[in-house]
Amino acid sequence: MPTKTAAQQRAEAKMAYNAYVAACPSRQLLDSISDKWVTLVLASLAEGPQRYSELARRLAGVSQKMLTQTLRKLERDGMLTREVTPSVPVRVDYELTPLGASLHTVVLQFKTWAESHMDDVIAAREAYDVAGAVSA
Amino acid sequence: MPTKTAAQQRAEAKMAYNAYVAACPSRQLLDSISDKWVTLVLASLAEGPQRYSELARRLAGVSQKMLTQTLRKLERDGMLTREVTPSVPVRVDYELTPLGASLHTVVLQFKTWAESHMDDVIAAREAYDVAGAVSA
DNA sequence: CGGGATCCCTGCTGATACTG
DNA sequence: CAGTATCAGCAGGGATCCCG
Repeated sequence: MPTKTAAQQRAEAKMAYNAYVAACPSRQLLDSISDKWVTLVLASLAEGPQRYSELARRLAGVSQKMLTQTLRKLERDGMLTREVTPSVPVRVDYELTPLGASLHTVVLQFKTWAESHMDDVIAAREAYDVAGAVSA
Repeated sequence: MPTKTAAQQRAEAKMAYNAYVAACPSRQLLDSISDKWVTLVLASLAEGPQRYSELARRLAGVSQKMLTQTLRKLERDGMLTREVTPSVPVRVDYELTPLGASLHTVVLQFKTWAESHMDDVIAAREAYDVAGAVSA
């Protein structure tokens, strides 16, 4: 069945490439960061340790599922610590680790770049959209 | 129907928050960057102008749909220029703009951080997983 | 109060086929 | 060669319920 050779080769190349990409540290980091809530949790916790419910309030709009998921992920990655106080109403405090704080620094750099260049991007978008509207 | 008030309030809060988040420049940038292929296209084009087919080859594993989509998005954001040469076999060249190059710089910083801290992250993950396995 | 488990649905992604 | 349009599959994300 030589007809499938091309497709198979493509599939192999793709898998190899995906493996390569998946192994890339920056890719992994990027995948982490790109999670919608990661940066927000980071930003919130950068201001000091916080309880679960406080995070939930500050990040209004996040479902508790996503919040928990995000927190667990960050905990697993060593970005924050989770401390449970088994009082009658359970109390859980989250705090950034040095690693997490470090990551937050990088995110902040990102933010800085965004704030100083976003005008250009927006301008470019408008120009692009206008040009498209003309030809349409 | 006062029974829905709570849900509605949640919905409103969520929408307001989403709007707030969507308006944040760093959020927008992050959304752009987090696109799987954006950084790769950036990295590839950082080495010089390239044709569509060349990009497709270098970024093996990307579907032409995603590639085109990514390119158009970046073009719209003023990150790269698209030059069409209407020869018999059509030829299209892509080139990074200064803005795109600038963005690539930031991504590179990101990469640097990732490479120097990913060990810690991986170590943290393993420690976390082991601890979890013990209690399971 | 914190969070695990489940269901459901949207939308992103990829494969295929067609145009200029 | 470059790109668009359509279709189908799947995972991410949200809402809800329930447990400690």
